[in-house]
Amino acid sequence: MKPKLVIILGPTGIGKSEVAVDIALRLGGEVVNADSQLVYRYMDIGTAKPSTEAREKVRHHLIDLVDPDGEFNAALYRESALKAIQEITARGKKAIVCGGTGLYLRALIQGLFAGPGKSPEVRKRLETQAQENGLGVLYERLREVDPDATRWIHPNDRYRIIRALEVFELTGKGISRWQKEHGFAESAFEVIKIGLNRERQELYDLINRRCDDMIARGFVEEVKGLVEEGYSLDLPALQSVGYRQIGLYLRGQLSLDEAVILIKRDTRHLAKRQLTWFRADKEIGWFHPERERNKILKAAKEFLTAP
RNA sequence: GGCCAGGUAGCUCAGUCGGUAGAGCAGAGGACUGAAAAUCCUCGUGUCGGCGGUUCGAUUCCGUCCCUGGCCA
Repeated sequence: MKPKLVIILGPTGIGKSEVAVDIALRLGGEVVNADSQLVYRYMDIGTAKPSTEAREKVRHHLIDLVDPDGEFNAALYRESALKAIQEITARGKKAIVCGGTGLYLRALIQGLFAGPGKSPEVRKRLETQAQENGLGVLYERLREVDPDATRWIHPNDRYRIIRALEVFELTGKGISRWQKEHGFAESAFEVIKIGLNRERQELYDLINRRCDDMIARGFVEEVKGLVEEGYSLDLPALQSVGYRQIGLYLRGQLSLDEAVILIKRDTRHLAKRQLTWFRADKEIGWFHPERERNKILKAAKEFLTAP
């Protein structure tokens, strides 16, 4: 019998963490993070990391795994999450997975194709070629070696073009074939997907307010501290929403007011993208995080107690 | 009160030598298999401030009124 997972997902700022802690407290669970930014240490305010109080009440996993310049990705996420879930289950507890990173959730539940990981050398070489000859040349090469991939990778999607060529160079097999053969078929869990959402304007108001709150709680100082510790503002982790704009402010390229406006806007955009991702998943049942709290708890409980 | 500059998409503005208009931003929708809070794609009809006049035809020209900003009293 497959182990059971309660999944709490939704856009940033919707109130996932609170719901997850609530469920964990009532049903004897521990929270497993599924948010790509929470794995970085020292990035607390800008990522809205669960408070220490929350983490004292309920055990949280997959938070503060690596330094801001550390390597992390969907495959590492899957690996760490599988381990955490195993430990939780061994302890007789329920795993409550909570986060807004659709790819990580999918990697955990359905796996990733077993192809090669990132190769810094190959990627660097492709990157240089893209700069020297233009992305179009790489796209044409991809069309030759893996025409199927060019049906879903857009000519401007630099990152995916390079990744696809990287996979081909390392294995001689196109990424589209790897993906097709895999097909997200590794579902190792029985899951209930609880989606959290509320009226769009309401969500955006919450996001705007939370951004102001982050500044008030010392977001700028947090980023300044990271820079003083020697972390480059160009690191992928520090190019995420919030950190990127505060970085521009610290470099004098934006006023603080401008930075805050951009953080709000980009956070709204992020929430929208997350919703686009989740909307495509027909297994998700949607709830209002506050008004339907009881329904959420009931659904989780029934799922966990059913045979 | 006088003079000047404006009033066009939610916002900032462009434009129409008279044939009912288009950019950026906001916003909406979508893609996503080892950087995913990343990367990328698609979507622009609105009494062109109101009312008159000239005209086959006015958002465009003329008159007048209203509103905003600046300067002068």
